[in-house]
Amino acid sequence: MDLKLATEIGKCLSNNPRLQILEWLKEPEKNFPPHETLKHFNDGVCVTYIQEKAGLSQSTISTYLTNMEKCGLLIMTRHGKWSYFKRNEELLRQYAEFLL
Amino acid sequence: MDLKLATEIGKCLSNNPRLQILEWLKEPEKNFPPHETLKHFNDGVCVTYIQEKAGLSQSTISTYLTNMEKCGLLIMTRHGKWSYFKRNEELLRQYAEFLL
DNA sequence: TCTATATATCGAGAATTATAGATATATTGT
DNA sequence: ACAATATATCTATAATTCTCGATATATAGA
Repeated sequence: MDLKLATEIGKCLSNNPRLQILEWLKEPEKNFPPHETLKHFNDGVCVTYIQEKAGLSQSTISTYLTNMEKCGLLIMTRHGKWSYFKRNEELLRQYAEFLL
Repeated sequence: MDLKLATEIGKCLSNNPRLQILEWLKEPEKNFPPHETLKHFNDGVCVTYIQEKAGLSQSTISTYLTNMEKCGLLIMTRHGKWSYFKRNEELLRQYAEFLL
């Protein structure tokens, strides 16, 4: 973890909706409905559910999730036409360690 | 630690100079000269030394440090005409815990 | 292939942040 | 009280971020 990456992570964490999403994804099964097709939360939650819960536009949420994935905060898995996002706990631990 | 505070902390951590300052303050004695008047680093480092090392204007650094102090990331102690800033390790731990 | 659904990307205007210089305030020493 | 030094605050401009609607791409099913 270097300063540059840590700053990028900080940018993702500096905005209310993004931070809220990261919190929701701590417990997907408590915060989101079960997906009709996929029966588990192993790979997280699809964009539409996150978008609906956040109440922002589809493009905004898609951009947020993509950005968070680019700096490593989220891990994306594609299943058919859905993109699932889950937290990257390992990177979060590294970031927390960097701060302390 | 609630979402609102965590977002404010994230904002402080989302900018290179501020994050760098927080890193420098992990080891003040390695990153800053000893102060002429105060002989220890118990309360951190004065604004001028941080400003010189960061290479940004006095007003910018003063604003940054004040903002970081307001959200609790830094602790300020006034000694005569100098303001010393040090890390608030306790809040950093709480923030790290919030993220994980 | 055509249609519907899910997600991603593009382009733009509004809002916020970064940063500086000027000025104000606080403290110390003469 | 006055001068010097350290820090804080004010004001303004440039840069970045926020957020959206429009559009493009990808996938699945009829």
